[in-house]
Amino acid sequence: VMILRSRFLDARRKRRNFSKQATEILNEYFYSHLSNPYPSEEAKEELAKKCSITVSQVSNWFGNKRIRYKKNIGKFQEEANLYAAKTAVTAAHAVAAAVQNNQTNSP
Amino acid sequence: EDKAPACPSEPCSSTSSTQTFDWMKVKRNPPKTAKVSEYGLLGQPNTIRTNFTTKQLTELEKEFHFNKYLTRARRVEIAATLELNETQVKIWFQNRRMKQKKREKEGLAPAATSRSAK
DNA sequence: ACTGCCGATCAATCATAGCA
DNA sequence: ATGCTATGATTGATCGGCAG
Repeated sequence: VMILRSRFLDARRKRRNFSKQATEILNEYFYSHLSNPYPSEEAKEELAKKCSITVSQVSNWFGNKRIRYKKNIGKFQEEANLYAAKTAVTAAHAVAAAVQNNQTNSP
Repeated sequence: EDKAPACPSEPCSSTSSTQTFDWMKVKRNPPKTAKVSEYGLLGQPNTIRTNFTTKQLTELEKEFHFNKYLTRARRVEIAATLELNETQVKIWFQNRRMKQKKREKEGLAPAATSRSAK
């Protein structure tokens, strides 16, 4: 098709992967909030700062992550366990006053 | 095509959670947009994301620069001209406004740490 | 009761990055 | 180079909430 719309509408789509560290931070948050991976605007700003990316990029990252995660949970099993274990050690006093659920049962 | 949720109830491995939370089950209703199917029934051709043509986008963009908000009359007019639903035109403007807001928010503050200029 | 807008999100897709 | 997967961004459309 003549979808040449690129060249000037997607010209800025010249993306660059985020740094390994940024991805690390984002994944840590994602998996430590797997029950509700929807960071608030404030949380996004904080993450954006830590990752040196924009808030929109943080939003994009979570949007993509959530969709792709639920699309194929199995594919992220490893990663999930990896970060789950990682945050488990760091989760000594990271008591947030929002989400605090653990084992929920399924029907 | 994924099927069979198969709740991970296997007593093997899996040292931690990895459960199925509500957000993972969220499913959006398929788009009901479109011109009410050209096949009358079966509603098959509708469940797809409409792809706006360059012409339609150009016109919408032009109109947007003229008015960020549409009046009912204008909307009807544009929808007819571009062969789109009034809803599609309405939604396009809504998304366009959000896009604009987002763009000016970002293209006007990346100099947080004040350093260097682009 | 009904309609439009906002803000957030979804879901599909685009185009490139990255690795074998 | 070739091919495929991973990933960031874009966008038409949905969801819930609010206002008129």
